[in-house]
Amino acid sequence: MVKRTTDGWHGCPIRYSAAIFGDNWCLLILRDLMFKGAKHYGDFMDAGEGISTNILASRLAKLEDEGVIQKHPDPEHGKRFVYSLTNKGLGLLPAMLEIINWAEVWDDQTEVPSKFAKELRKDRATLTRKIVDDLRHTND
Amino acid sequence: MVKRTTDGWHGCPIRYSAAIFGDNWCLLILRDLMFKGAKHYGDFMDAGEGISTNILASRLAKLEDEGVIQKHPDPEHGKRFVYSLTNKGLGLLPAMLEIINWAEVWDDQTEVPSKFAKELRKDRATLTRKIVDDLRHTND
DNA sequence: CGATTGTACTTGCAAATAACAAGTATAATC
DNA sequence: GATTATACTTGTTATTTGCAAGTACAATCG
Repeated sequence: MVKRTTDGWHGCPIRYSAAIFGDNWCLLILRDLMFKGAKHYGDFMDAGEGISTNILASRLAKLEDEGVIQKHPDPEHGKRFVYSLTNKGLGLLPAMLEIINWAEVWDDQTEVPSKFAKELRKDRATLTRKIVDDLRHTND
Repeated sequence: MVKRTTDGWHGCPIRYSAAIFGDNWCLLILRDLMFKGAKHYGDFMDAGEGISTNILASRLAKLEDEGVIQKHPDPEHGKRFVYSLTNKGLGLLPAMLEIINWAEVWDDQTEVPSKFAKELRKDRATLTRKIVDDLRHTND
């Protein structure tokens, strides 16, 4: 029998995590970074979820403050920034994949491309590594 | 190279999930159910996070509506209800464990009991099964 | 070169939501 | 019969969000 208390968890991991991304918009921003190739401010605005610009700006700033994402000037365009996941942010990929898997199992409205879903069920570790590699390269 | 778009995801799994538990309080309620043995309304109130009673009531109702938790009259006490995770709710345990693991790795304030953290790193599948079994039994 | 467009925001205001405090209903206990 | 326990609801105030507009600066167009 597993001890199922967090009495000793003075710094509770869920409280910490919830404060960072326990928020509708932050989760969608992370999704866009991980799976939609979003890089610029406008990519998040155009993701089709209807986020307003002030909320987007505040969430990006918060995620940057927390060290989950980073922002660099775009060498290709003066006034533009490239947003990307830090290693800490990349560390959230396994959790996101579990969430995707859960929705795929329990929500019949959810449509995950079948190849992705299959890989998710069959070999999660390899899929995770492939996505991380991919993100690291496009970030360079 | 993995296809990293959710263009075809008409029913996006992250959007679905974020709408259900992409919320500070819902995550803490799920934590209390999974790891703190919370069963009654008062248990959530007394979890020490300072949730107010109207918010708790609305979140419990929402999670019940979404089929993540269920509520049954307590046979031991007339006016009391026992809250518990449904199978759908139990399905979120792997995601929660990933989140806990992430916080343990990246937040130095986070304190997970070392035995738990070790099991989490070493044999996640077994740990998950043990917790689910445990929860299922205490729910009966 | 001046005007327009693209990009990443900020500001102001109305509307929605959350926090706080108090009250209610019913069952059990003293 | 009065008090306590439990799970809420209701009302009010404070905070956050959503929406619309505006700003600042770089690049591009004519």
